[in-house]
Amino acid sequence: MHQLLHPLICIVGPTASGKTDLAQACAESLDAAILSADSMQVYKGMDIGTGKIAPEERSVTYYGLDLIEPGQPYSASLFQSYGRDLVEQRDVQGGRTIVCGGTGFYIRALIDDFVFPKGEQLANPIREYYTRFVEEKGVDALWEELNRSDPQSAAVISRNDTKRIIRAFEMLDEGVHYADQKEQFAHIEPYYQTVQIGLSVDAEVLNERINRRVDNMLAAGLIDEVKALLDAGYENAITASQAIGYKEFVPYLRGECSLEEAAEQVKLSTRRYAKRQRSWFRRDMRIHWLDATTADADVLLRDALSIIRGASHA
RNA sequence: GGGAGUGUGCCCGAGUGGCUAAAGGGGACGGGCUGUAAACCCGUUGGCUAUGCCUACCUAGGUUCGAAUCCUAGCGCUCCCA
Repeated sequence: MHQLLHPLICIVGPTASGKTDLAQACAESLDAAILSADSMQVYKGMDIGTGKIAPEERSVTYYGLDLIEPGQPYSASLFQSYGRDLVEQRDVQGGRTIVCGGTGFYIRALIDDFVFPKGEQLANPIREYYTRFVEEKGVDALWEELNRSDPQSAAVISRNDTKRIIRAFEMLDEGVHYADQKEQFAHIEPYYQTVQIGLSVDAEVLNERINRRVDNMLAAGLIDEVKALLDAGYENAITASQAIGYKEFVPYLRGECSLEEAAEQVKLSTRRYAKRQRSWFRRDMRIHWLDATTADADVLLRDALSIIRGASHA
């Protein structure tokens, strides 16, 4: 556990729950900076579709945005080291940081004692090899292969979970067994003292907000943004090409579906994403939930600040 | 007006006499997640007084030991000819 002057503030929740507004309001009151914890907002040129706050709307300093080009892969491990450096550096100078984002995995990697194995991460040849292996022989064969090399790990990974099976091979190459890791990390200690505030929104209302948000993105020129990314070779991007709000428009731009169909697909993906976020954050008992279904900004800010104050005195 | 086809669970769709509460897909809901995480994976999805019972494959009859599956009529939809 690393000691900080103040507990680290985190504002979490599903997309379209209003995290950004609340975080900025809190940051203003506390004279803090914001660290975005968002796996897609780290990419330059992916602004509208990721819901990145526009530069002219930023009233405090933001970190974690526009860190890299869309062609580069990114990961929880990279975010962890970036975020920890930032948080600790600011803390030493007496500055507070508010972590705000919807990528639960990144947040946990930052605030809890996640230990990632060392080793070459970018342009991993093992990953490429096994990705090709799956394309040629299928997941079943891949799992069988793992079952021969590392039966304990194969036993705890679903036979269809391509990504994790490949990860197990990578770890094996680094001398680590996926299964051992899994057991070892069953109980993880916090790395920082934190105050986590979660925004919850009634599902139906959230869906409406998501639909509106997607329509607004289109009106704001999302299609042009997607085109620009495609021109830059975005489709080959490992991480960025998975972004919701972008990948769904590729068929449209190829003339394979209508704009309406693509937009509908984005809304659907976003809805499901929000659900996964809900289920991720729900099980973290440290989170103080605020209902953002109807509450107005002032009320949310007041409640959030009182939670933060309470945690600081504890 | 004549002819052909079709009607299945929230939606699409398979099934053409018993092994069917009904394949598969989608959606919805729930769960998982330690280096791609906006990714990836798993589960549930008619009701109940629950090792059984009830209600179900457009509606009403009929054939049969037994029907989503066969027959008759009606209704809806689709296509073709007038």
